[in-house]
Amino acid sequence: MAQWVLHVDLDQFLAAVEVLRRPELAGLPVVVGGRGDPTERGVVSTASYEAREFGVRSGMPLRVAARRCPDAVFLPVDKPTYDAASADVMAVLRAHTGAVLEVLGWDEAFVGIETDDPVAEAHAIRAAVLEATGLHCSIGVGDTTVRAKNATDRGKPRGVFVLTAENWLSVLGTEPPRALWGIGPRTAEKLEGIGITTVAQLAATAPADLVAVFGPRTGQHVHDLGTGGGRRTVDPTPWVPRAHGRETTYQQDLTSPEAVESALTELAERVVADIRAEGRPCARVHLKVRFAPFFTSTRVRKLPEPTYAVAAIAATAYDLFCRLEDDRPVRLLGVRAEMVPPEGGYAR
DNA sequence: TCTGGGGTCCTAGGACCC
DNA sequence: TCTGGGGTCCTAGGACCC
Repeated sequence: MAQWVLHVDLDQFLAAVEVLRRPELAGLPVVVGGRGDPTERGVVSTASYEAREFGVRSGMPLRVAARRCPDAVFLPVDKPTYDAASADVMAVLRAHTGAVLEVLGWDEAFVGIETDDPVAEAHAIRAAVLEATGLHCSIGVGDTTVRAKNATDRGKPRGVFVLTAENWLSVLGTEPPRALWGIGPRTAEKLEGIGITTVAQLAATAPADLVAVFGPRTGQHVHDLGTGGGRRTVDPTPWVPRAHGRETTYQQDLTSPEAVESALTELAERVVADIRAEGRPCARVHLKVRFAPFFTSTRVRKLPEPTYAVAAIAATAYDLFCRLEDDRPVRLLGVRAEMVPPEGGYAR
């Protein structure tokens, strides 16, 4: 029997969970995001398929979503409820005979399984998840994790799709590299710069040529993404968080360094509390400050002790903001303080 | 239209050491 | 007097994902 990777991905997860507890919403455009108020700053976390027909997409500002689909039902993000629904789904997957489970997020996981009929297994898993939770999912089947992951979208919604070494290029060869999971806009741009505009071209490129452009690890990684190669097994090691961060979008811009300093102090204190709760030492602290209209400024410091970090973060943010203010008038929209626990790494 | 709130992993370049 | 090669550690930041 052969070893297969199944990528299980819940369909419109957040919206589907909301419809489950409010069945009268079935068939309506539902948008989950922010505090559920489309006049506020915030973005769409998940839109139901009905809302997507109006052009509503994940990551879109709620105000834009409301303009595109004024009749949509807007709901706030309810994390505890989605945590519970996610745990229910993962329990079903874990209980599937012969399955090795690698949880990737709230609404997706790899399932490793030895079988001669992976498609039948996929359909059985879909049925089991639906029966136990009322939630629909789609499943990508592959001989590697990369192929399974890329297959899922082609099975959506409520379907199964298979990608193997055999059909990888016939299915994806003429697509742009950007269509692949793991290739973002920057990588796509760099690839175009060396004349690679299709998946087939990427797959035919020697790893050494990609290493020259992207560095040793990323070069190999991009090559694997192009060929669909890489890992063939699923890793069931329980997830250990590497970092904790806090980010907030302020409904009003913060326009003084004092306001920035106090906002960051508050966020840093929450991060410190999380790190302490982990019971592991803190190795370093990141500070990320998000400004509009451009994106991120980062300062990284090695800090010996979390309480000291709070003060250092605030002071650094103050300096940073003062300096930026000199150069160009910017508006602060959000801040993020992050701590990365330590050297030596973790299990994976 | 104007940008969530989490995360993961990688790299360039400088300092420093043998 | 001038220059080597190999290595590690650190800071700052980039890219991508859900």
